[in-house]
Amino acid sequence: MKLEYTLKQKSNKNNARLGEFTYNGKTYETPMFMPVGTNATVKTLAPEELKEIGAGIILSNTYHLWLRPGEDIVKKAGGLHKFMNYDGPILTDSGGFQVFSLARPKDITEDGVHFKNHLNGDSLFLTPEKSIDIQMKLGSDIVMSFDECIKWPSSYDYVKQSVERTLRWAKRGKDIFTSTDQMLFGIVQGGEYEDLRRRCAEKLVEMNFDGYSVGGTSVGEDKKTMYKMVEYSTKHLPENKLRYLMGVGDPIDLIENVMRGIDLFDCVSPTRLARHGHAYTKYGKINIKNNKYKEDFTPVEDKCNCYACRNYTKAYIRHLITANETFGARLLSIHNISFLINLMKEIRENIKTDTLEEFRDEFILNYYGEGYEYK
RNA sequence: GGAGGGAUAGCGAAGUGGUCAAACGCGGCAGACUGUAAAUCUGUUCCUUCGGGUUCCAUGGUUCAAAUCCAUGUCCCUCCA
Repeated sequence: MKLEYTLKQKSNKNNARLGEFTYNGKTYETPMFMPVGTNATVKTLAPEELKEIGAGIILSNTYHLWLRPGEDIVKKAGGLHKFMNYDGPILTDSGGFQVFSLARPKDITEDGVHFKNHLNGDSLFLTPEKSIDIQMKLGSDIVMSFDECIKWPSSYDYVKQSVERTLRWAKRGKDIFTSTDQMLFGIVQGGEYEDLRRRCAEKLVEMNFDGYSVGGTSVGEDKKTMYKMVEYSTKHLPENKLRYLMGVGDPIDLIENVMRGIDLFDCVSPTRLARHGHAYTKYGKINIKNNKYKEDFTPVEDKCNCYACRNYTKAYIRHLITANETFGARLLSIHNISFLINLMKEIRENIKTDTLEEFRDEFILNYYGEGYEYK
């Protein structure tokens, strides 16, 4: 069933929006954080755990599932939901980010992108049509257009021609998208250039997608630049459709970009940081491997109600991470995803009372301390 | 009792006259990570007031120069009796 977004409330002070959609009989509220499960699994976590944490949409990746196990196998399994036993909504990325992380400039042609298979070195060719076809077979609920995620910084001339190609790719994908129970999102590119963001957004809106993403962020730019990219994009997007900021998950970025009109976020940070021994807390990110936690028999966060914090101490989790035990990564993944999901909940509550700016200032003070500057 | 082999930084282990404060691995300490080629990568790990100081089992010796060569001692391992 195709999910339908309803805008419920708008801030009078900024561009924050409260919305909801129903899926499988369950109503989900936005703004929302979506955990990333590239290979049809949110690394180390079972679907039941994601559910307990309160996860809604989760992400998976076209490129990775195309290579392994292959979209036809997922289709035979009954689709991605059944294959991975997740009955919540699933969004698939198109492989556009792999254009950024795997391809070199000369690999990108008008027709599509040449990749070296990162598993065995095979030459591969991914096109907009192929990406959409794979995603239709995977059966995700939100399908992303195949775009070129460019590096930052890039010259105006390069971004300009790249935006035009991304628009042509979006059109080609949309033309072959025949699914009636999936949504298809267009992706706004354009680097930090206001007119290119506008051009890209307006052209996509003309094509009438089911929702829109802001792409080309979180590729090494400073925060002020990222926020500008978002502002330049969202102001040209329709209010009655979802806006998704791709790859962004720094806690402060979630707050700032909700204020700029974003509804959906995804990021590998909570799970990757967890595997590397870091935990989000209200008072900043901590490295659980640090010697000072050796005999710290308190939870990662005192007031956190997640499974990890209810049952385990920093000293124990430190021991697990240090001993390279997977349970440690799992506990921190649970905590970190919980942290971001709870943060989104607080954000939603503060949109309701239109106190998001105060909430942000207090969050920054706690998380970064005094004198924080956006970098 | 006899014959060999060995002792190097927290651990393992290279090095066998100068380019050695000593490769490399582990362990330790710290850092990075933003649509996941990431349970990965980077830095650091004798002391220091950053000038330098003190090291390669111990002591003595050879040499301009010793972890490296010689002597003696201590401890460990293997084999023979």
